[in-house]
Amino acid sequence: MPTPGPRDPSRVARQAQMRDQNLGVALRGIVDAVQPPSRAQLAASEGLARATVSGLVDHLIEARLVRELDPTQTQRAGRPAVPLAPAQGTVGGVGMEINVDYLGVRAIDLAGDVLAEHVELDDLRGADAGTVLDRLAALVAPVIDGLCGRGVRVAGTVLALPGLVDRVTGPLRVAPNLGWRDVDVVAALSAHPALGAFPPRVANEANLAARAEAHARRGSPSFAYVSGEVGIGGAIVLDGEIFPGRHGWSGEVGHIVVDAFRGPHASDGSLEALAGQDAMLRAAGLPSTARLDALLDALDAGDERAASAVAQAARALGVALANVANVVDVGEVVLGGTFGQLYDHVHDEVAARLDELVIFAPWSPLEVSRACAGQYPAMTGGALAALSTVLTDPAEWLRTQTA
Amino acid sequence: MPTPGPRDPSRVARQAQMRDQNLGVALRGIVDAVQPPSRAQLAASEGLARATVSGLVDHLIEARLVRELDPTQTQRAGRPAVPLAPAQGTVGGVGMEINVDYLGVRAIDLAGDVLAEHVELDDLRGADAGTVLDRLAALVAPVIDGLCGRGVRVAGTVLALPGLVDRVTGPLRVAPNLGWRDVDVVAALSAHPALGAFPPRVANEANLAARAEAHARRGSPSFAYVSGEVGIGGAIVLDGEIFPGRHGWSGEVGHIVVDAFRGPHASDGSLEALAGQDAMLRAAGLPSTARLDALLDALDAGDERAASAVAQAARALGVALANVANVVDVGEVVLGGTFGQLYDHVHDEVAARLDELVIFAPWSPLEVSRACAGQYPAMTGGALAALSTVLTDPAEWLRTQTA
DNA sequence: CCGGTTTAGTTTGCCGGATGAATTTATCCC
DNA sequence: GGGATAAATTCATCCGGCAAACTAAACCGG
Repeated sequence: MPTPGPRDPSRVARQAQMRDQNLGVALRGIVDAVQPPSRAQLAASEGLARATVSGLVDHLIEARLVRELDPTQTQRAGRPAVPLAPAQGTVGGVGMEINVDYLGVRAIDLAGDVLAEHVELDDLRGADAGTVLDRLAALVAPVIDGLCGRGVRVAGTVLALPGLVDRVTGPLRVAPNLGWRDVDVVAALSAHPALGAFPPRVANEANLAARAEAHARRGSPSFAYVSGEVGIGGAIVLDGEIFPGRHGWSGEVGHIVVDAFRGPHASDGSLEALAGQDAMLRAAGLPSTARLDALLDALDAGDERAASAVAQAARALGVALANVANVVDVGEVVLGGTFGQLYDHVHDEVAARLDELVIFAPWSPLEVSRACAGQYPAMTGGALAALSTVLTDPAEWLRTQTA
Repeated sequence: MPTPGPRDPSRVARQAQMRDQNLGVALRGIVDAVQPPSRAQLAASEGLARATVSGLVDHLIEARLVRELDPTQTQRAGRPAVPLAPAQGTVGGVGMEINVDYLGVRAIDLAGDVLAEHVELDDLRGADAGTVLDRLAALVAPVIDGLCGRGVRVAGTVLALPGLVDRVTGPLRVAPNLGWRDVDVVAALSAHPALGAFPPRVANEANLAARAEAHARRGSPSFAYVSGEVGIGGAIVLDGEIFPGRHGWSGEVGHIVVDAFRGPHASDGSLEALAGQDAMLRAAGLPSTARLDALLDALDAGDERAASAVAQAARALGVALANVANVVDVGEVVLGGTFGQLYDHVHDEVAARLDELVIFAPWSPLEVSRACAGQYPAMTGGALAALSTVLTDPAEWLRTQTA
């Protein structure tokens, strides 16, 4: 037998890696901090020597990833600390999204500030993939040019799509609600000049929205996220990290079957079939062309059919989320998208089903909350995902920049 | 605001840690290898310098975790390699299990050889927890004494229970099929003299069985494991590692609801209610006191009711596993316990439901296979879990030994 | 039998990077 | 203005991985 070759060189510890890793620790310590920490605080909180942190921080400042704030005039004795904060407008992550009703871009820097944003509302159901991607490119190109012109280094671009995306090889497998199937999104976008230099990573809309949600909540929360747009997507977040699965296909809560014996096809009992936007509108007796607003209006008006439609959907949602909790042991459920808007009408039923069905509920009650990541969270999540390449290994990223 | 204190000192890289980590890399490289590797092969496969590996291996040999085999007489030119293998009988992990029909112990060394084993068959449904734990202690004590007497260092003890166990604090929360609830298992066992020195870790039976299964398959597989005993347990394995969840409560596939509208309680549609051993026996028209063998006999005899009972159960099982696959993106399903015995009767239906319902099936077909970890896999998994403390950080474990 | 070749393992000097102690800097307080 | 106090930097040290040189143990061809 021949030598099997390097198997997993990432696990071994080299000394060069040590430096790189600690550079990342320091940067994340500064970016994730609630209040700008000083070098000394950073050293204490990370367990490194002050001298070490000083060296790392110098490196980060020189790379324009971190900046020093004005010394705080505290009332204590001793030399005042120099607070450290993420640099503003020096590195930008670009998040893009194509969804059923809109497409757009959002660029965010390390400080979390939005550097640029454009959204176009339009019904893209069944639209030609090539055409839509061209439109997106036309929207994104000036943003990227603007960033570069202002001296912002682009960390990367990430595109959110409402479908199944292979995180390893890139192509979109299927986006049912757009009517797309097996589209090589990366190649199509990379063909455009401004985007060619920053070939996009593509990811599922719900996973990226969940990332934005985790970021908005700070403190490495764990939760199951449900993103009801036209379809129902979802994601699992553990300790603040998206749980991607092997291919990035995890968290597909819309395809959870909660009523296996409903129709001839077991998929007739899936969450999306029972609680998708179309299903709810139909059950409420509203035309399929209606929007969610119509359903909300009907609910506010006290419409019985609307109430029962939402109640049925909430029951299915609660059961599906209980299944998720039983499988991955998450303690919190976050409702986003459609279900965020319907939050007040579904919360109690979802919470009741979780209490009833999740086996560990008596010892660790589940919490249900509403998404708080703002509008178009997947765009934010995409920008954050782009920035995460800088945050996870700043040294490596800096090497790619100079090269 | 005061200093927040050390937050996550595990992420930072110190130089001492580097050594410790590489010691673990080397040890795992030797233990997990298909064929005993030489120092040079190890260096090549892990990406370390030969000199470094030599030093690490010397350390491991001195600690009696690794041994040198006789040089292989290969037909090639050059100095013959010295193959390295895990030491035999120098360190033992002790796995224990209490289940509905039996209780037992199994001790395994780093080489994977069974050093000792005792199983007592008995119906423990509703048995008093204290009494059963005393019986287990009486079974385990001579095993541990025997190991110590033979110079085997006990790496730890792990108890498998068919219920919900808090992996952080230890106590058993609930074991429905034993009729136990909120039992402080660790305290009860630690009270015994021989076990006092090795306070057990407690874990879910299915999770440990899945660990044994992952070990038996080698090569870091990813799969969902189903352990049908009297209840239905399960576990998620990713890259050869058990996915524990926050509390160790993940993989509870038995509580997945696949038929939410079946009865007044949504839990009436859970997998365990539809495909548990009792449910299958009842549906097959067999007395509830019957064993699985009776069902298998009826199937072999061509009994229609038995066939339809198993078919119904298989459908529920397939749907539940499809739900798991959609949520955590695993590509393989392993049937153990009851479902391993029923494998031939359920395989096709389970595979069909997975193909139909798992959204990524068209691009990454799911495989269904039968467990191959042998009898009482949870005992093996417990022993392996105990040994894993040595494997993950041998340096740290050696420090605890000398201290 | 002997020197050349090949591969395994060890020795050695080197280097990067973390570390702790000492030093400098900058503030508050009396 | 002179301690007291805390932040940041400097410096000598140490640890551990690394590359290259070296030794060991086999095969081979004459």
